[in-house]
Amino acid sequence: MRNRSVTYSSEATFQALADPTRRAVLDLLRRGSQPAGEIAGAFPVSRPAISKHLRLLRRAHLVREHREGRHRVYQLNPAPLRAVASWLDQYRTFWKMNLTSLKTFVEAEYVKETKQAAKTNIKTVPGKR
Amino acid sequence: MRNRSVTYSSEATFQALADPTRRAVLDLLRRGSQPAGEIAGAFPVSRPAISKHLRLLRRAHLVREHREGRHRVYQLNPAPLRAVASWLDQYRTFWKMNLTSLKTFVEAEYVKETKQAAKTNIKTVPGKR
DNA sequence: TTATCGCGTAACTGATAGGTTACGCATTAT
DNA sequence: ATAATGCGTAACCTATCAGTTACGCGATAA
Repeated sequence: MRNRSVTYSSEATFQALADPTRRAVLDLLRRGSQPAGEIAGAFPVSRPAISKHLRLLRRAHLVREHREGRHRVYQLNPAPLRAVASWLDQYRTFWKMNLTSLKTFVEAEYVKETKQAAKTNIKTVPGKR
Repeated sequence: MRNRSVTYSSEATFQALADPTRRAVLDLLRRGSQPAGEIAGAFPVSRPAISKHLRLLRRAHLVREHREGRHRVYQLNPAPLRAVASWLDQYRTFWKMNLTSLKTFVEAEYVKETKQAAKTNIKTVPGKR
């Protein structure tokens, strides 16, 4: 058998990851596959909204869908994330390098950051609906 | 001196990375700091457009700006990417795991992928847009 | 001082994306 | 057969963003 590697569109992947709800869906699916309804139930947005997110994730091939009776079960497909990881790797050396020059920046700026970082944290299993 | 860790808003980071032009700007800055004009010159869009991209990157703290005479030099700040990397790390085990179950998917789907993957590749120093 | 350069901002346009409600289509349950 | 469930799609509204041109301001050059 040939060793073919699948080339995913990084563009679609980044695009899909840009939305916090979609990242949360992925985080949710790391725990195991789930039907669309249960996924939607985990978020404070409507079911159609989640449906659209799922379609986007499907097109980015970050999830796969298969039917079980009248359920549509969604499964994580982490393969496209490899491309993102390898893009990031190009920067890995940089953030090891710049620690000293970063320091001055940090002293001045970190305060503003921590303030708004709290509310933008991804919740893996969100509460209300 | 204390060893404080800066918490960046992953939300802003992902958001900034969602645009291919902005990723290309970062890729450009890996080669070294540059004034805004030169960055703009590397892209087929107007200078104000790049200026707005730079502002977004600035707000995501992915770049820093300092003035040199009448130039505004932009410098890469890769620190926020660490958060993205650590998010990705949670998926690293998954894409090592799923290789076999991925196989069936690949056989069926890879054709469509390769077709559109060609035109969506990120160019480090992009040409037209 | 005056002209020019570098660059950001304002104001506007068009496209896109996330959200909603309403609806329709299968599939299971009664 | 009929009702109910699960879920996607259509149609719509709104906010945001990428792009443009016009303008203004500070810094250098003449």
